[in-house]
Amino acid sequence: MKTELDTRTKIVLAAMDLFWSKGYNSTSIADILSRTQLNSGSLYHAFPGKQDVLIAVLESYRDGLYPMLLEPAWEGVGDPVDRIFALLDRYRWLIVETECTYGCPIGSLALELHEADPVVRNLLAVNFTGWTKAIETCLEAAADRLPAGLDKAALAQFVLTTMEGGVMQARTHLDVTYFDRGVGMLRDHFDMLMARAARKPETA
Amino acid sequence: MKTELDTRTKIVLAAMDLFWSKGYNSTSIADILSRTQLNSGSLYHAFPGKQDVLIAVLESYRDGLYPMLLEPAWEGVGDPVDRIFALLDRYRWLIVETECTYGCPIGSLALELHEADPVVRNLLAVNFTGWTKAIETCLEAAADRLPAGLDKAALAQFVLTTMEGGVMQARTHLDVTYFDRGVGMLRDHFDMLMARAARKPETA
DNA sequence: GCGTGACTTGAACGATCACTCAAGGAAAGG
DNA sequence: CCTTTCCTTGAGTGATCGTTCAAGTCACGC
Repeated sequence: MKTELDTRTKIVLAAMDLFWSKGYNSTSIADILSRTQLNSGSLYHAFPGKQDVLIAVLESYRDGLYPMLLEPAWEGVGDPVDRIFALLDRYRWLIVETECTYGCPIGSLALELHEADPVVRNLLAVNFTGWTKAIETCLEAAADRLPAGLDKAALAQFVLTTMEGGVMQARTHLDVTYFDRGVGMLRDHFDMLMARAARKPETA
Repeated sequence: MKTELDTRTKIVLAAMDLFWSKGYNSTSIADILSRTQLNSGSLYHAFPGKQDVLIAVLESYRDGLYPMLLEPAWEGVGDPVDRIFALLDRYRWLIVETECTYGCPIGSLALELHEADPVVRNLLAVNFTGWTKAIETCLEAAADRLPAGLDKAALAQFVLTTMEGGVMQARTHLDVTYFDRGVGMLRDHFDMLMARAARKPETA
C-alpha cells in the first residue's frame, strides 16, 4: 500500500523531523524542500510562511498525543502508576536511540522560541497541558493509593518537569544516566507518597 | 567611579544579555555591535568569531556562579536546606521580573544548540555541574537531617531538574505558578525525606 | 619627530535566508 | 477543443547573516 501523501502532510512530517533534530531557527525552508523533494512554490502554495509550518507541526503533535505517543507507550500496561513510568521510559528509549542528541520536541521549541508569536506560544502550552492532563488521568485512576489531599495537577506537572529537566541534562552531558537519576528521584517521590497514603488512609 | 570597560568585557556583557533574551541564533553580530556601540572590526579583533563570544559568555557564567548568583542568593541564609530554596526563589524573582519571558540562560542555550560544538557543549555541561555541585554541598551540610543512604548527587540534579522544568513551563504558559508548583513538589519531597530520616535515624 | 604595534573604522563580500511570481502543466466539465 | 481551476516550476528578490580587510587613528619608546 504505497500511500500517496498530501503535500501538506509531506511538509509537516519533514518539518517535524527537522525541527526536532535541528530546531526551528536552524531549519531553513531549503532544508524542508530538499527533504520533501518539493519546490518552494508548492510549499508556499500549501503554507503562507515558515511560521505556519511550525503551527501545523505543533497542531500535529497535539493531535497525535494519544495515537502516536501515549497509546504505543501504554500498550500492555494497565496500572496507572506504571503507565507514568512507561511513558518516561519511552522518552528514555528516544534519548538512547538518538545517542542523546534529540530531546522532547516541544520542550526544545519552547526554550528556543524566545519571542514567540501568541499562536505559537499557545500551541506549545496546549501541548504541555495535553501531556500533563494525561498524567493527571493516571493519577486519578491511582487515587486510592495516593494521599487524600494530593494536588494531582501539580504532581502531573512535576512529572513533565522531571522528564524535561532530565532530557535537557542527558542531552547536555551526552549521558542517559542524568535522565535515569531524575526518573529515579521521581520514583522515590511516588514511593514516599504511596507509603504515606498507606500509613494513614482515608484522611483529608 | 566611571569604570572604563575592556572591549572584550563590554562584548561579553552585551552578549550575555542578548543571548539570554533572544537566544544565540537569533542574536546577530549587528545586535551586539549596536548594543556596545562598537564596530565589527573591534569585535573581530577581540574574538575570532561569533561562537567564541558564546564561549566567553559561558566561561563568564561558569566563573560568576558563586560571586554573581550563589552569594547574593545565600546572603543572610545560613541553613543549607533553606539555601536551596533561596536559590530557587532567586530564579522565581527573575521570572517575575521579566514577566515570564526570560529563563535560565544555560538551560535555554542547552536546548537551543542542537548540534553544538564540543567546546560549547562541554561548557554547558560544566555550568550545570557547577550548579549541582553547589546544591550537593548544601545537601552534605544537611546530611544529619536526611536519610542515611541518600544519593545526594542525584538529589542535587533533581533540584536543577525542578528549576529548569519549572522555568520552561512558566515561560511557556506565561505564568509563574507553574514554577511555584514545581518548587512546592520539591519542598514536599524534602519534607518527606526529612520525615523519613527523623523516623529511623542513623541507619544505612 | 618618527617608527611601531595595538586597536578602530566601516564599506564591502559572498552566502544564505524567507519569500515571490510569471509561466507552465494536468485534470475535469462543458 | 476550450476554459477553468488547481497546483507546480524554479529563477529571482531584497534583506540580513557572519566575516573580512585596507586604511586610519592613537599611544608610546626611541
